[in-house]
Amino acid sequence: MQLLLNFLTRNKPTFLYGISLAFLLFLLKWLELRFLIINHAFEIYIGAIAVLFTVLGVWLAQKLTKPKIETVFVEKEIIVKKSDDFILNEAELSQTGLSKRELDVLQLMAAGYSNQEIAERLFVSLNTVKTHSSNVLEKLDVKRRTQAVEKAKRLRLIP
Amino acid sequence: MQLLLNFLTRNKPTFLYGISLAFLLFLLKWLELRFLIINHAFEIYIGAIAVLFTVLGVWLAQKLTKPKIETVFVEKEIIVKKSDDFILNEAELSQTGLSKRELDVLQLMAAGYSNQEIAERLFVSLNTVKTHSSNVLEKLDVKRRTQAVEKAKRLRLIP
DNA sequence: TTTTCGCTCATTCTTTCGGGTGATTTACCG
DNA sequence: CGGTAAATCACCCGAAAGAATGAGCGAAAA
Repeated sequence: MQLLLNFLTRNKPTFLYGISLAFLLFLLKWLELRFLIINHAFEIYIGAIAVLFTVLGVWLAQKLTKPKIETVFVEKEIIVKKSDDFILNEAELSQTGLSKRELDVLQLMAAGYSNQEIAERLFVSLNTVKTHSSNVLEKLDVKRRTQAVEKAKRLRLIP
Repeated sequence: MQLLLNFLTRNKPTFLYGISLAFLLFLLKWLELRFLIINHAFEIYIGAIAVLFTVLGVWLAQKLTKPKIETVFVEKEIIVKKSDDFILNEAELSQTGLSKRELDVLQLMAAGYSNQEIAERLFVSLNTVKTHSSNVLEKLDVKRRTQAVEKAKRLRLIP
């Protein structure tokens, strides 16, 4: 700031001359414009009207038309951790057609019990358990009990 | 097009009469308008300009305004499978003393494969797989493969 | 009432599993 | 170099699993 002032005071005459010249040029241009306005008053008036109403039109459009809304749907992925609490998939269960007893056997199979142990826990004979387990394998469309357990867990039939 | 021409030629007199009438009415209206225009020529001109540029403004606004983009986030549940966030429990793994090959067999056991199928997948003999599986059962201290799978999953040795 | 379905049990037969034991090869470690 | 552990394969045997079939019983549905 101080530097600028110094600069101005040291070049005073030059600046005065420059400013005078600029003022004169501005005056000339203004006079010229006045002529233009006087000679073309009508056109300028019309132009002003045009501009004014164009602006009005734009304003009206903005005010009256419904805002253009473009809706963009973005899928937001919510990661849900597979919780430990088990909710039975009843849809899949009915899909398989497993009976209550067969589900019992399946659960014990998943717990790693042998057919004999399952029989003891369910108070039925070994043969009965074998029948049930065969039905389970067939209904789940698998060949081995390990596969049955794997599939049952995948289908949320058992925890 | 041909049809329209036929229609016109067949109803020629009616059309001529109609057109004449329309023309006369138009003429009358125009004369009336002329008076109006002569008396208020300037105002009408200005009005026309105003209307024209208002319309132009509206059109411009419609054309130039960017559509407002509304983003809607649709929440999508993703159930993360247990297997996805599986981290091998190295501590438990070394605890059991399972060898790499035994772990391979254990994984295929968990997938529900029979010893024979595992042998085919690992390009070894059935006897080898039986040896490995026996070792797995012993090292996991279980009696059946279903139990081995259950325990391995519990110890986070496999997904 | 007849039919259907789930549960029960049995028998027979085949396949798979699991335990036990032993042998060979390879690789690594002290 | 010898010791050790892993990996491979083999054979035997008993247990378990699974497939196929038949059948009795009771409750619920048609």
